[in-house]
Amino acid sequence: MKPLSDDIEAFIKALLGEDQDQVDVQRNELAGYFRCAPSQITYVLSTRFTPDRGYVIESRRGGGGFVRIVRLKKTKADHLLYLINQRIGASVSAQDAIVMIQQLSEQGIVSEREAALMRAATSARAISLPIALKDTLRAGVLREMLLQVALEQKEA
Amino acid sequence: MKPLSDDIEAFIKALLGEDQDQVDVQRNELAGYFRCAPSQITYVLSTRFTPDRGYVIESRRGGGGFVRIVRLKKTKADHLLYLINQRIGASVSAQDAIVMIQQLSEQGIVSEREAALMRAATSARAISLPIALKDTLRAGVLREMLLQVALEQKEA
DNA sequence: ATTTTGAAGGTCAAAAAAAGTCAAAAATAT
DNA sequence: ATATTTTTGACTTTTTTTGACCTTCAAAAT
Repeated sequence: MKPLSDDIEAFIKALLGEDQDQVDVQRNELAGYFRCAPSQITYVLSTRFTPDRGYVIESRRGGGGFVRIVRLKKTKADHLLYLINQRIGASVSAQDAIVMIQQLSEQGIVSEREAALMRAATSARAISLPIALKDTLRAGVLREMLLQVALEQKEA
Repeated sequence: MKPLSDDIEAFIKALLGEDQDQVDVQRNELAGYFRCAPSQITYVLSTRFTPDRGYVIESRRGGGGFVRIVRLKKTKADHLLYLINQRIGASVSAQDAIVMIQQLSEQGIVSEREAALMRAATSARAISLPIALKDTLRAGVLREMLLQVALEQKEA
């Protein structure tokens, strides 16, 4: 028998449909519908709606909370997705970061101001840690920023 | 469903509008309008209209009492310097960062895209470290980004 | 002038409403 | 058999909502 996760995945993809590239759901509600543990929803989201499959998740807890699934427009974000999924690994040197950011700026994917912000955030001064950890941290910071830029490539 | 607090926040911001920097409301009246406990109003005021977000609250009890919401007018340069020199210390929590960035965006010091980038760079996901170090790292990253913004502010 | 009183707003902690984490158990696949 | 994937559940964290009780003020009553 097909696993539940596949059904849940299909359901969410149906919600997104053709025209919409963003949908909000309530974790508990969805879990209720599928008669499964709420954490099952989390599982599906974290295995099937990952950046390397072209999705990003946002969420909010508490009253009125939600989980938002955003599908990235792949055509626009190709280079970004390459950087996010391939080029950035567990560690990125300051030099590499500068090169990547420069490319994004040249390609008009980010403005010069945004590029400057990204350089600042990934600079050696921003990240004051032993060198071993520095490059690891930079990878995380850069990746999240790129994901954010990719997120904005959804409409238009 | 969106939480009531968001509606109440929006309502008060609409009351303030563009031209007005100050508005008086009656707590009980507002609570009546939104059919909620009066302390809910207090909750919204104390979480959304804080000095950090650029507001100050005054109030008076007793007959004819009121709550006055005042939006502060600070120059952009002042605000940046305050954040860099006063507000950011050795350590900044994720929530504090979000509030500061939101404030920068509302004051038009950074664009919404830039704000999103800054949120990404300072998010918990970007910085994967033991909590103790996390807040320290975030302070560094945020400070460098603000310095960058300040730099551009001066040039313009 | 003093005391009452009712009409405000304030405080604080508990309850409720979400979502997240993590590891163990169960089911599948190799 | 072993490894991987799925499923579950107990526990945590965050955010909102409510209610019971407290304080303050101004006006009316003494």
